[in-house]
Amino acid sequence: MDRTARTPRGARTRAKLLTAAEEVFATVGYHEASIVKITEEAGVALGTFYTHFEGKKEIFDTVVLDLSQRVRHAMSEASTGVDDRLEAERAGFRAFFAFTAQHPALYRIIRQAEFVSPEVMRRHYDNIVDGYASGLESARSRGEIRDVDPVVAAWALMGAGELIGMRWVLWEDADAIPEAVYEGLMDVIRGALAPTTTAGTDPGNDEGRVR
Amino acid sequence: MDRTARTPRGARTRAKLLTAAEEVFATVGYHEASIVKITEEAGVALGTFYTHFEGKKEIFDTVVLDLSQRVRHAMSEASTGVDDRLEAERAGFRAFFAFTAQHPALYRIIRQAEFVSPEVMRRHYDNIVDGYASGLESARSRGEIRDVDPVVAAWALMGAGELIGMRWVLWEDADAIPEAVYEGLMDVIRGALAPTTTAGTDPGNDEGRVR
Amino acid sequence: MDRTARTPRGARTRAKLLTAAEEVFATVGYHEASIVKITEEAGVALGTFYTHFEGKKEIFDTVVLDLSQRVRHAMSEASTGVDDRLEAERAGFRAFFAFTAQHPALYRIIRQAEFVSPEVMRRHYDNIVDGYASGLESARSRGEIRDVDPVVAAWALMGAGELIGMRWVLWEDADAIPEAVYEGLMDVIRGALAPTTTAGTDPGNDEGRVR
Amino acid sequence: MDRTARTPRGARTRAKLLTAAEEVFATVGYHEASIVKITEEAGVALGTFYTHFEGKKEIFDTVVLDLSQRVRHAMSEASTGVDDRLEAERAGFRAFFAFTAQHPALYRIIRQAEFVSPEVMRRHYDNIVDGYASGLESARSRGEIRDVDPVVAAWALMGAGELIGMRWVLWEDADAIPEAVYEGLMDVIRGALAPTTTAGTDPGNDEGRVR
DNA sequence: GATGAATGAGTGTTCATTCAT
DNA sequence: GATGAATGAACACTCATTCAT
Repeated sequence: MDRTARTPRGARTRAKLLTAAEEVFATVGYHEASIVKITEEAGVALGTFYTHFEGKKEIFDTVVLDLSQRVRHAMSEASTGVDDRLEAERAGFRAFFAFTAQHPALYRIIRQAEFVSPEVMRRHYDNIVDGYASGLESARSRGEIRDVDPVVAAWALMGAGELIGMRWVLWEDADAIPEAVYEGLMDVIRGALAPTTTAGTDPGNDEGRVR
Repeated sequence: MDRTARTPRGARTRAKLLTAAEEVFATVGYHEASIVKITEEAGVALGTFYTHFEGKKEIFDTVVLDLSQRVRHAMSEASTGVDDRLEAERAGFRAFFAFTAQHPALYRIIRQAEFVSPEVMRRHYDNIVDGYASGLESARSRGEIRDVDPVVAAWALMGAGELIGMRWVLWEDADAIPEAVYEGLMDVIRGALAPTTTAGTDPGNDEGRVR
Repeated sequence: MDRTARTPRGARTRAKLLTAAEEVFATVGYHEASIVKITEEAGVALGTFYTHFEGKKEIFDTVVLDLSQRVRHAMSEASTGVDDRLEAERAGFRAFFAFTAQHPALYRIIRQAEFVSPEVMRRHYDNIVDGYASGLESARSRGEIRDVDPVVAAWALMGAGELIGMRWVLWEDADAIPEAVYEGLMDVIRGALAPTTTAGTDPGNDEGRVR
Repeated sequence: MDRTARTPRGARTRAKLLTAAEEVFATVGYHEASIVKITEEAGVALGTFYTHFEGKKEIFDTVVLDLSQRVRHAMSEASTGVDDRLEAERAGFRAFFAFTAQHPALYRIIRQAEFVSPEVMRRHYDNIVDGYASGLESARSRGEIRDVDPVVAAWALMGAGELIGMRWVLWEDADAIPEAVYEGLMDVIRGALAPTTTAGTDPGNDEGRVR
């Protein structure tokens, strides 16, 4: 069955369901989220759900992918046009934390997704890392950062951002990350990427690059 | 009711259940793990489970806390007696990845725990971070690393390790982390912590330290 | 969740469940009555039960209250318009025994309800006694019966009816109470309430009336 | 297996179990009473239960029959040697209410027993009624009470006592029945049995006697 | 498109009973 | 006699999904 909304009414209902699903998934997680809860939150009848989605997993995937695109967009938007790499880092992470504060769903959901929908989970991480890694790659080629492996660095720094966000945005249920923490993280990132450093050997070439 | 095993036979059964639970949780996650699956895996009757555990959540918490202590122990064991901070980092992370390869359960489980058992989830992260942060703190006071905020740095670097481990150990279902990735991560960490660096302002004091 | 049937089909199913539940409760009692038995008896699927009732206790309460209202109605119906008090007694008890023979459920259930649902148990007895006591009260004020405490008398005579019904309707699994027993009971009641009697002090006032 | 206690220790354990069972049955009813609860209350191990009783039903029957004998004894004790029939009634009922206040178990249990153990339930009622009815019979033959059917009257008046006890001893959780209620009931009973009365026809013979 | 009643497989948990020690 | 670990059938209840209206 084709479930694309064919009428404005249908499109509206579908949108209500997606919003409700994000809310419910964020609040109680995938497994505790029942279709009944989602339809009640959306204000539609139970059966209506299946006019728009194949099942629970499909709406989950849709919500995750949607959120994933939106973070990615928010982050690249924020760093676009920023020439200095470190400034771009700052802007990107700030956008990431802001998004986290506004959409705890993504966070909470993605950490559940391992067993629910590994494919979309990986797509999400790959999406973000790809953008980040290519940014690092070009910064490296321009000599703005030191010679790190861009893919490894991208995963590592994304991981750093993830736990910091979990700890100081989600756990604190905060509207925004505390400035001191943000600066602390920036300090670490700056150190990790800083163009000149006496630490570490200088590989100076691409040998052994990951992927 | 007191569920402490009072006989050797009881202790043996309890241990079988814990091993089985770790396995089942790691394979299918908390929600898909049924008590039936666990008892079948353990080779005991369904009812026996309730002789030893209050319920599903209790065995989950026990498994998580147990694994948590074991990683922590493995990591501190590995870095104990290593004088050089960077060497200690290398050893700690190596132990972490080795543990991850051997006990994917911890990883998979912990990322589910947000909605299942937030308390133990936090205890786990706090446990690990505490040890890590105090190591950084004393290294900093000895001038072995630069003046980063130890708590923020600990969370950030643990996050780095977590995603790297997820990406290259779990997703690849590997026995160990690829050397190149490991070195890539070490390179990032070295940069982040390196004692001399031209990057960053030098706070040189404790103002604004987190927590 | 609102479980009111919203369609004729729903109402029909709900009714089938109530009838089945009365039957099952009467046959095996509350604790041996399983939801499976009830739904099988009703010819619907297990899950359907929960579309209409919150749980086992709710359907129990509903059945009890329903039966309670029906006996009360049958009894007051029977004695309505009967001028003579003793005749009214006869009619009321006759209706009571007839109801008992037709709905053993009420009897059997109510005697279980102490631990299952004390509230509805009390509501049932209070319901019946209230009607009975006010009948006695007005008969007394008209001098048709002697000066007994109407509330105490109502409880006492209801108890008399209850055990007689239990002994000669339920235990004998009879369609109706044997005439001789019925007359024997009426004889006792007549004596207890008879307007002229040499027995007993004549309080002649309301002092010490119960409740 | 013969479960008669063969040693003083065994007899003591058995007694502890019986006391515990009465307590537990009275508090939570038959179905909610688990063997574990009973053995815990008795302070013995679970398995020990089965050295003394065949199963849950057996201990239930034992407790009921034991209590039944004890009420009967208390009641006949109280009225023994009382010459006047009405005085004997007063004494018997007083003893009954006192027993009820002290052993709510009997009441609560007996009303459950319909589905648990119909045989002992009937034995209990038969026991009590037999004694009562034969008392009435001989009083009648001596002309102390009027010519009621002794069996029917015994059941009826026992029912009266039962509900009065339920209402004013159990429901009020009282130590004793309120005097006014007791006198109210006595008043009803006196009327029902009083030797001279203008009410009722005088059967004057045994025709149609029940049983 | 929208509705909500119906379905039934599956879950966590309880508990009377057995039995090796 | 006493102990407590082990057993497994049974239960109340949930929920993704279907389908007649």
